[in-house]
Amino acid sequence: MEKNTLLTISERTGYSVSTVSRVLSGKAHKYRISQAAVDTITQEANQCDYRPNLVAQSLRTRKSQTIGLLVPGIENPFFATLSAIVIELLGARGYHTLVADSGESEEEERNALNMFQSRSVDGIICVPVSTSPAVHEKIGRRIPYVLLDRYFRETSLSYACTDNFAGARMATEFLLGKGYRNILAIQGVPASMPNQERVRGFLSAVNSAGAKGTVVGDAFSVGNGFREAMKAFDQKQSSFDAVFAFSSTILLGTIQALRSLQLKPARDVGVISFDNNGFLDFLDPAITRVEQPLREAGSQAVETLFDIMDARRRSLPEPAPRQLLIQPTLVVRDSC
Amino acid sequence: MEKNTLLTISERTGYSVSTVSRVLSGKAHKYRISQAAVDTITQEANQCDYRPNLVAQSLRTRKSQTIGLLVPGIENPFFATLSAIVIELLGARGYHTLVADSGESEEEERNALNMFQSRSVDGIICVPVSTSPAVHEKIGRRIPYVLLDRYFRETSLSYACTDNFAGARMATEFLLGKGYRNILAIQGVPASMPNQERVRGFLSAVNSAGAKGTVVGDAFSVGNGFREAMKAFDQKQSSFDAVFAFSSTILLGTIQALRSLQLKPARDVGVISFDNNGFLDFLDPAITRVEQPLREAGSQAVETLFDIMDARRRSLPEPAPRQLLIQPTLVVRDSC
DNA sequence: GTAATTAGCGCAAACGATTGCGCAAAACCT
DNA sequence: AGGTTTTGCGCAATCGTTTGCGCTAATTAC
Repeated sequence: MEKNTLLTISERTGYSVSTVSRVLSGKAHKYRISQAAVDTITQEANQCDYRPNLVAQSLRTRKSQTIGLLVPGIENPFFATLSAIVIELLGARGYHTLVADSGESEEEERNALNMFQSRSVDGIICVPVSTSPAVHEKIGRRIPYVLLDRYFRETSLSYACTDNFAGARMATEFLLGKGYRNILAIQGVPASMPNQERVRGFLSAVNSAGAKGTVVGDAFSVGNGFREAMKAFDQKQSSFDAVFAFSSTILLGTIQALRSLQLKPARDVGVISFDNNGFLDFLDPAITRVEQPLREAGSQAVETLFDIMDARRRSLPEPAPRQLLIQPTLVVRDSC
Repeated sequence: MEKNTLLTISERTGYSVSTVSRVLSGKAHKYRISQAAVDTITQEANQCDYRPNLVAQSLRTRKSQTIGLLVPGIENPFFATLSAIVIELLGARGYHTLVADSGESEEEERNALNMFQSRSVDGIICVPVSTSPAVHEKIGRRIPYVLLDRYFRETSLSYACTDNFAGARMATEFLLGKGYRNILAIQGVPASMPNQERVRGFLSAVNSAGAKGTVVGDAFSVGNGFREAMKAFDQKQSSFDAVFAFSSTILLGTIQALRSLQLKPARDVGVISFDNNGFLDFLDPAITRVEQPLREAGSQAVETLFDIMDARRRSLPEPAPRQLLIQPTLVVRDSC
């Protein structure tokens, strides 16, 4: 009743702790334990409802059946969704997820990563905030490590990210094809790789078409979208004929602003957005957008991570880093 | 370089392991360690970049700075959001979150709870799926435990949940006040307490008004909303004049169905929904809804949990269970 | 009848940190 | 100079598991 450890079971059955351990961790055959012993021990074990202390187990084996997931802001619906996907996929593989939030801060990021190490997580999936891969690569040498959503141009780490350059380019070209010539892009966190890529893609398309493109904003938030859209359209002489929102949160803010200015997407200004969110189809007009295959990215990240873990477990040579740029798709609706 | 443990630091500084431990865990003063020792040790510690092994620490202290969060389906945006909120709030208090998903299965729920115990989490926040509080109360005696979103009628556990009865009643009364007389309610998971309460609230309002109310459906999903709405409205002779969607996922399905049937909310059929989701304001027409104060619930749950943890830590008498039914608010828009 | 296997299991050392208890040396008092 | 207190620190047990190694007894081989 009181306590259930290998020790107590060992005392109650008369077998040694090691034998009990081997039986209860399914290594009975490997160590040639007699059937009698196996029976007595398993019986006692589930009679007293024994459950191994996973902490002790982790201490000893340096494994924890846990993956650390680090995101830069779980309150953001995008990362909330991404996290949910990863948690679900890891769960399906029998792993638990320890979630940490760096809040876009490099220091918090370091802390969280240290914490992961100290807890001996078996692997890490990280949406990095730092601009240099150094910290990540260092840890990646000790712990299987995969980047998700954001990556580094030069790195030996594996990653699974959307091809944001292609996505932004595609969206912009679509706008241009529709005849828009002066496009406002409202961006998110400027330092983040996906954002930079989107800017690159946007400008590349605009420039090679000889059109005009402007980039403003600084956060993946509704507020940022609202403010920037207000600033841009609050004047009669606004010359922008289209807006490219770099995330669905930004889009929402933008729409809010347009509404309060009595402007309507498509009719008065072309609108296109990044990010997938089922709701976009239910807006009026439904929003044309570049959808990121989030689930695909998550699933690739998880798979890659397990491949690395697997290779290390059997001390095979590390597989070559798998660096995936996943192609987003243009979903054409009625907003431009 | 190689290893950093109390032992290695102790060897390198010449002090004993216990002294090193006390210094590095900030108990230097309590144990009257000399300034000299403190200096030497701290210096060595951050020179070699020492980080305590949290697993060993947990094993010894039976604490882990971790809270277990158990939800019945993280892929559901509602729980994804709720989880994100909880993770964020716990993070703000310096705690980490271990997330598990019961997938609406009682067995998975038990497994996860066992796992939490074996990992010695410091507390548990749980959206229960079982219909009896027994399992939860049992664990609650050993580990600080708070229910979130779903609760049990008779229980000694604390909880923070939306007052779903009041919410549903309020929504229904609003519909009735608008003149709707034959209302279809599309429900979620029938066994779950919030759902049952919503059904109760719905029927109570309908009955006391002498109107007609029908409850269909069985999941908090888009698909369920779509199917049930199709079934109900796909026939010319449908007599329902309004729909009450029990969640925003259900709502989306419903809208999809209505659209494909060329029906428009407000004009052809009254529509009202449960759940808060900023997007609902951007639909056309904007959806009237009962908003649950999710953040409030999460924050109350976390606060209650920490109060319990605190009381136990200093072995005070357990605070009386704090059982909160948080009032939702009606947000009136244009869909009915 | 002796030697070589093999089956079955236990000893004890990890893993890294925490902490109650107690011992010496230094400091103070008379 | 002898006794008491305080200061500063170390010993060793403990948390619960895992695992390399080796011991004993039974079996088989020759």
